[in-house]
Amino acid sequence: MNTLSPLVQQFVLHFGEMGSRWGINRTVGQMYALLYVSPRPLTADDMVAALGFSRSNVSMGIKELQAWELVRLHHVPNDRRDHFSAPEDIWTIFRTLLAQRRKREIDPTLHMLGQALSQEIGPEDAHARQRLQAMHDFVTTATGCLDQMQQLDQETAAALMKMGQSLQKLTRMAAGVKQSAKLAASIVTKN
Amino acid sequence: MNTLSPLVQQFVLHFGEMGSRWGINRTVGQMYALLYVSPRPLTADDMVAALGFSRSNVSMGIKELQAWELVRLHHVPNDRRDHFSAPEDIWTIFRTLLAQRRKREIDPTLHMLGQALSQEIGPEDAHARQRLQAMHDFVTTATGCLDQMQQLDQETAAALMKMGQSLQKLTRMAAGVKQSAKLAASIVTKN
DNA sequence: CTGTTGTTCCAGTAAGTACTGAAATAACCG
DNA sequence: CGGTTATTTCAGTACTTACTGGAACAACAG
Repeated sequence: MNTLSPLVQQFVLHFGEMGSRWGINRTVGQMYALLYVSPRPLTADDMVAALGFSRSNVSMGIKELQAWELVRLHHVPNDRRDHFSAPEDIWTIFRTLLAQRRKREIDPTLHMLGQALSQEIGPEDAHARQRLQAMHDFVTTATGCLDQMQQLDQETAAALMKMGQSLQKLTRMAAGVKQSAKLAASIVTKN
Repeated sequence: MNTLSPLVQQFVLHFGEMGSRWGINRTVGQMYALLYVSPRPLTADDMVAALGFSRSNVSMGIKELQAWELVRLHHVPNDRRDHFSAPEDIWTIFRTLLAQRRKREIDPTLHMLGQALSQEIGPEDAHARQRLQAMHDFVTTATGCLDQMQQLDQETAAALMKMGQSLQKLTRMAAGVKQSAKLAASIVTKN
């Protein structure tokens, strides 16, 4: 930890804390932060040297990051060690995180809801059922939206999000498009 | 726990598990799930009876839910006890969750990034700085988008998300709108 | 096959969180 | 006031999760 510049150290520590608010544990968060700012791929030993964790802890952490598909593996000629890096662009990272969290949190929930809703129930559950249905609908819609977003490339996503900053306009616009289209069509026809 | 119907029980248990994957602890998750499906506001004792936690645990949980602004407080005439409920519509709940998580996770991160970027740094940090800048930009953009979403009412949001399911079209559309507008204008002018 | 280097697994321990029950506090009523 | 009911606090304990060091394993070179 002592060989890191203050800038990097600050960043790494912060992400350790943040990580632990997500499911990610502190050391894994720090490891990823380090990979993220590093100009070149790092070995497990590099991380041990930089962060001061035990070798096995780093090893576990790497394994976890691999399970999340958040790291790339590189092989350097004449070096038997594995070198790891974080993807260059954040959009990729973000997308991966979304996909993983979806798989681990949303999908099981949707499954449970669907399964619960398909059961025979008594009249005392009428209200509960309605609430589950509402949640099921909401999650389905929201997830569908996320899925689409997943598939966008970086530029499109960036553009969309910037547009998102004036969503009100966008919705009005979208709502108006059908009419506009009709109008345009009628004008063109008249022409 | 024994007085709950199987449907509700299943739901409540699941959300306990899910809650614990977020920062929320299991019992608080269960309490909220119970409130969510309940047809009427519940007292702390109702929850104790339904879930079998200790009275003080429920009390703590309620306090936490209040801190997250996730529950409404009701007073029933001739009853000194506090009655709690979850908001009717999920969009409100979702929006609250987003706002809270933003406040607790995004804002501190942005602050840290901004602060780090404003420091004098040596040449060894050039790459790290660039990475922090990229993250700062990304988070800023994404957050701006979220903020706008926060302000939408339920219907608009639902409509948007349904549209989101064909986002590709939407982006093409949006990209084309300026041109369409020009085209339309020119046509109208010609008319 | 043997020594060397790198990686993974695992048992034990440390640290952190969640939960309980009892005691203190607050709110209200007659 | 004193009695009754509702709520909160807190110290102690039970659980869960994170972390370490050492031992086992794998890959390779000589």
